[in-house]
Amino acid sequence: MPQTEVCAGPPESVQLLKSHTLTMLVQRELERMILAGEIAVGEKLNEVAIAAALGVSRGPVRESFRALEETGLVRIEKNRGVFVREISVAEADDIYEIRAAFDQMAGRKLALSITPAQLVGLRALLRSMEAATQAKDLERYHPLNLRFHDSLVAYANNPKLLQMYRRLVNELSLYRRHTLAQRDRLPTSTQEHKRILDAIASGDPDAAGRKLHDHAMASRARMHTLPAAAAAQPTGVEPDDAEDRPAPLRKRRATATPARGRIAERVIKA
Amino acid sequence: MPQTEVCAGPPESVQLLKSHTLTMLVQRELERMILAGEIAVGEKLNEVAIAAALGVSRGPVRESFRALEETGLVRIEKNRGVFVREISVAEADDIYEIRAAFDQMAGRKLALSITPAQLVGLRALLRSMEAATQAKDLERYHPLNLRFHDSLVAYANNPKLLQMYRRLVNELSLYRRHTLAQRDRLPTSTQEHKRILDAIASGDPDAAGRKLHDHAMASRARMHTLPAAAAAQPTGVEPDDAEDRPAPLRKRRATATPARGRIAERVIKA
DNA sequence: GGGAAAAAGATTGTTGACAATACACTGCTT
DNA sequence: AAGCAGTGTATTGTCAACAATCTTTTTCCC
Repeated sequence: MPQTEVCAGPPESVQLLKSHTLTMLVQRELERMILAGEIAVGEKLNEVAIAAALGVSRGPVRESFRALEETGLVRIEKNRGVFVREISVAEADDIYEIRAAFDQMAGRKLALSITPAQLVGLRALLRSMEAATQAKDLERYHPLNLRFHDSLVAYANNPKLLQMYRRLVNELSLYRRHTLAQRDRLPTSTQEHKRILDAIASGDPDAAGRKLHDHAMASRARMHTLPAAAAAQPTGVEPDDAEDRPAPLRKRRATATPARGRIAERVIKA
Repeated sequence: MPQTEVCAGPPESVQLLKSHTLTMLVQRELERMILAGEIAVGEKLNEVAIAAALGVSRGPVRESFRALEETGLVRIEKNRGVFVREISVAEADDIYEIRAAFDQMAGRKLALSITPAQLVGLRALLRSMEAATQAKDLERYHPLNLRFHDSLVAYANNPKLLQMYRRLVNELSLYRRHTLAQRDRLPTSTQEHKRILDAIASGDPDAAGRKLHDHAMASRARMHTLPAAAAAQPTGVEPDDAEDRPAPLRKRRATATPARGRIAERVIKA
């Protein structure tokens, strides 16, 4: 006999399962964990450990792995496992270059189509960023910066562009250096943002596109002029071999199976 | 006891399995079938039928579905199945616009970096296209056109760009109208190609980028100026409802399970 | 004591079975 | 005859077990 308990069971969890399949839930959760840094770059993702932690079987986990590989967040090696993808300097360069083209395109379109309401929202965002800049608060600045650029692309009225842009940003966030790169260049970056908005508001596609393109390429350049100390050890791995074996493959059995049902609960809720 | 046959079994098939997992093989084969039109746009992909046809179990098939969805070739509906994705006019427009940005970027880079050998290859390709144009042979022209543009992007020295570009082209090939669109515009298109190569050869990034961008946008415009007859019935579906139910869901049991092991063989070989 | 071979253990690849959902069909009611 | 409820079938979602591969440890030999 099914569901004869007094406490009525989990009603909204069932609702969640009705609309989203387990694979999607797992995929979303893994993406969140990777982007939040809860799983380190280069780290191996153990199927059974993840399945146990999320309270599902290996099937959905494997399926989500396949999806995550196509989005560029993990890398799969046959018979060896899947690893959080590491972005090389060259790849980061390539991505920045594509981002510049996307930004330029978005800027051109926005200059011709932006609404007053959108402009108001962007200017408010810009003021928050200026405040964070004066406070030298990089932790506050960074998410605002992401939102600013994401909004620009979102307003460009090209869903496919937005999807591809977000994937690029996700991949770029695997390149840990690029956040640090902005450390002492916040004033410059913020000023560029202001001029970008002005160009868009003036309705000049060429100017808006050029300013956004140059801003992206300037960010790329800033990434390169990092202090050598920070560039030498991006994630704290040993500076010996690398390049072939992605991570030292240290075993951490204890951390791999933490608190069975609890995390599964969180996955469902999320 | 395993493999005790006289005929020595399949030696190179085993070799294939050593380097590629079943999921990758299935994914590659499904992608080929979709792009080749062997599976119609909007058609439903039956898990057990495909698994049987390819001689594998449902697991690898499901995993490949997840990968194919991220590449944009199929669409997954929970508890209903996966369908070959249909590209709307609006989406095709969006994709063409992004392609224009990619082409522009590739053109700019190429103008500064192209080698004589690359230029020779492209000019040879162009001559083949001119021949096909004079013969009014669209079937011959189309793959050459694809190769021409793919080569341009490939030579731009940005692997990530090439990957994203190829995905866009794949998605666009799901939009059946765009091939027909070129029917009587081959001379125009070919002339544009010639001028593109000239601009690249002259080493002028702005001109090369602009010409490639405009060429892509012109292709987009050509797609819109189709004779209404062709535009009305893109894939031959009934012109009634659509939009919600993707396909009439006619059952075709016989065609779904053709020649068990034969196709599986082809998958392994491929 | 160091290194190579072999065994043990752990992890991934694959499969088949079970459960849940959606679709198609039959028969009933109006 | 049209619409609807109920039933049956087909298909997808999920899981657990088996097989193959890789990694680690142990053991043996020099």
